[in-house]
Amino acid sequence: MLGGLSIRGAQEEDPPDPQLMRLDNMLLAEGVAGPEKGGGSAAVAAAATASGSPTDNSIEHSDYRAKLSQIRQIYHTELEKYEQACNEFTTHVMNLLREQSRTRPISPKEIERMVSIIHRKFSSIQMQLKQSTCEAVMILRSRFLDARRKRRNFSKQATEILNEYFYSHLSNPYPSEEAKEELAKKCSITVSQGVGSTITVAQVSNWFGNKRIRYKKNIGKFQEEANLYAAKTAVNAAHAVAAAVQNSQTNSPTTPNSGFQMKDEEFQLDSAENKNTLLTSMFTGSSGSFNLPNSGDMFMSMQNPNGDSYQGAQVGANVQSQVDTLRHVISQTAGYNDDLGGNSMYSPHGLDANGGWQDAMTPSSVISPTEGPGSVHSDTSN
DNA sequence: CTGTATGATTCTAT
DNA sequence: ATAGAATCATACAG
Repeated sequence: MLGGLSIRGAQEEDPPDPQLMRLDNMLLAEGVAGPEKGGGSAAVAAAATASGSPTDNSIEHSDYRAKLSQIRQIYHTELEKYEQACNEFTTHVMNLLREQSRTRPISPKEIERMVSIIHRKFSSIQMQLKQSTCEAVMILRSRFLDARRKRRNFSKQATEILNEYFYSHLSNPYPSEEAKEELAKKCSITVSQGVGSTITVAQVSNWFGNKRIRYKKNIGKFQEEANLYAAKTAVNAAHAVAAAVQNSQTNSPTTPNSGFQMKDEEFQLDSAENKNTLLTSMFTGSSGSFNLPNSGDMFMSMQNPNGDSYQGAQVGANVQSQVDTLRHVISQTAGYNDDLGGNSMYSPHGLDANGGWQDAMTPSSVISPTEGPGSVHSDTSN
């Protein structure tokens, strides 16, 4: 109050100063403040990791990066300048005081006070700098990255991975937190900047949320896709189960070896239409009248004749859906059972009439519209 | 430019 | 808190 020399006029922030802390934190988070290339560009590096496909979206990212580093450079330059100026000024004043000390006695206290005034002044300038830097970053961010709903499509590869998971877990398309992380990692859907992985998982969640609801809303629209990915999964499953099938082919009416001739490349699904139709026709058969000797065991253990109370059992659902798709492929490649109409195809698992997903699916998760839930079932036998 | 696809956000119900 | 539903805003194909 009596503080005399009015030099402080502008701000009175002697204490820690929360605002400054906030600015500092933000600048750090944005990679403006931190170490030059190490920590600061970690987020950027993560973003750049999305590389994968050449047609990626890194163009705008690099643009953003360029501007951000520009900001950073300016910020650092200015900061340094201020610091230097501060030091110079301080020494100047000190010299002056020292000179004066010849003529009048100057207490160390007074010196200290002087120095602290100077420092305060400069730090207020610094704060201004930080503030405007923050503003600049915010603007840049909102322009490039956030922009609220500045949407970027995921890479084809990423959607493929997500779809694969979705359709192979169609009976329970709710990936766990870990599964999401894994998927996120696999997809490299890192469009984030600041905090990295959280957003990525959130994106996976978004994707599944959207997918579930859109799938449910218009299943017909997704049939092709479902078939496609079912086939893919089947092929994968085939690799895994092939040995078992081979070993115990004694029971099987089909000859597995010839059945699995299809190669992975055949299912690259680059939106080739003829492939689509091919696959579609593959699935027009019913799913009855065959059994998978070995996998049948896994099956039985989790199959519940009542068709309900089969909650959770994620692993079970997973295996089952794989086996389901596998069976489709096998049955078709064997060339039987084509007496059905062309549009039954691979029908949705576990989706009841109301659209419930939870545990509404029947154990034999293939419900052909033309057949109804009840009619399949030689496959449970064994 | 128009229509559809799609990622993100917001609101609601549970 | 979480999923679903509605909605928004952009991407992209025609």
